[in-house]
Amino acid sequence: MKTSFPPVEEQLRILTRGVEKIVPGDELAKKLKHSRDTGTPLRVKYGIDPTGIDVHLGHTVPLRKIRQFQDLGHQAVIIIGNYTALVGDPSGRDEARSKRLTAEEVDNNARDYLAQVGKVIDLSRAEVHRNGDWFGRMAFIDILSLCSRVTVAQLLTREDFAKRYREERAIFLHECLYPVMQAWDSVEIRSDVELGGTEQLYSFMLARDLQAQQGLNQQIGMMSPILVGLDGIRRMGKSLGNYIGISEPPYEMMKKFMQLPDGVMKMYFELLTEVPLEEADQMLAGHPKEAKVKLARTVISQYYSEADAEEAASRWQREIGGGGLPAEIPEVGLDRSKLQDGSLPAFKLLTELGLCDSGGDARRLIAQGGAKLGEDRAAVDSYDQLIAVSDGLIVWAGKKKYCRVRLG
RNA sequence: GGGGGAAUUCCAGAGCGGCCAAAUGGGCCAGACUGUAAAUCUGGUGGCUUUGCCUUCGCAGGUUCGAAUCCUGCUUCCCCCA
Repeated sequence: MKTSFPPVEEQLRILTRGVEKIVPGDELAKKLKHSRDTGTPLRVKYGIDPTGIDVHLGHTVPLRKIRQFQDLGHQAVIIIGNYTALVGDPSGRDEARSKRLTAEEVDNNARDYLAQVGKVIDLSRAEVHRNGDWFGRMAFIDILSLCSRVTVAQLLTREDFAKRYREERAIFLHECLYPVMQAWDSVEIRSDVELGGTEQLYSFMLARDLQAQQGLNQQIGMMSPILVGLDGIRRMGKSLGNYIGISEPPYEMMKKFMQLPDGVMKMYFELLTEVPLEEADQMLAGHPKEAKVKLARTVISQYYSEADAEEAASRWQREIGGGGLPAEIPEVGLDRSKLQDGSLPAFKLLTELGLCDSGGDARRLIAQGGAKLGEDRAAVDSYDQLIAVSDGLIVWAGKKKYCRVRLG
């Protein structure tokens, strides 16, 4: 039974949004046309290494693209890189990965990953492969023959390796295998299109070479721009701590979204939402804060309900935008025996409650006017000011750290 | 196997005998301001019973009135040659 696809023009319009580069540039249209003419879905590959457990918005950029392919009737093929994960992707790295995961960790991570990935793509309509299925069966001679197709000079055309080489930094042999393995995945699953970030260019091209050598159709590469993280500069990444995870609660996502520098909103709209770009431009020309709230709500409602997103937004406006009391104030127990005549010097109170790391830390905070008490946030004047501690007293250490005292 | 270089406070990276709790940048924290916890500006960023004291500069010893700085050994890492 043949599948019917939307017109090529329409598919192109949807698929090229937020794509930085397609190589070779003209082949996507050809492939789409051929697929439509013959009623054959394109095999769209996306590989992910199960090295961590938090899928964040940066990962969703290509994942969303896959979903678009799926919705147009094409075949998603997900590669769980349980073997490539044992190497670690050297792409864009200045250093080799320090730790290598054990096989068991990789396995657990893979399960976790799929659960999260399923929030973006439709797993019931996707093929899922683990590249250990074929790499695990390879004999050493197969590996040698695979390696004999790639030269060191080719490897050094990669900017990340070249840079490390120039700077006399370590490049480990097994890292060199990474792009080769990734390319071989494409041969195994006979991919028509591979998705990834721009740093994947080398591997995508290598896959074309290997596919050609095997007498297969060559894949094209569609590269998404790298989504910048919350700092607005570096790529979103777990190790950089500048990410928004798709499993985070709505309010946590909201808080992080609102910390985004204004300048990156356009990119977020383009890569993470379906909002028409003209509409996004209009919003960005208006009030930046409103645009940011809209952006946050749009993305959050992809993972939660509209109502959840709205609630997160209004809670943010109330507690942070408006300076109201937080909805949840953590309670911290304090033993009455620590008090003297029901009081405690301010710096002592802050450290006892765990709001400050040390006495010096508390002194600094107080000197800078960050320590406040009660619902009306009365400032503490000096570090040794005696505070009459009552049960239920709210203590503030800056805007973000606070707690309610529970005398015990 | 041989040779060379490096290890500093959260990170990067100065310092090379006293003026070093240690420059500078990043991060982080606080304050001001604001459209938000954006941007910008200012201050802070080892501990303490805080105008002083104590513990820090890979580890262990040593030289010196005095060491992050000099010497010895050890550990780890990197590079080069073969």
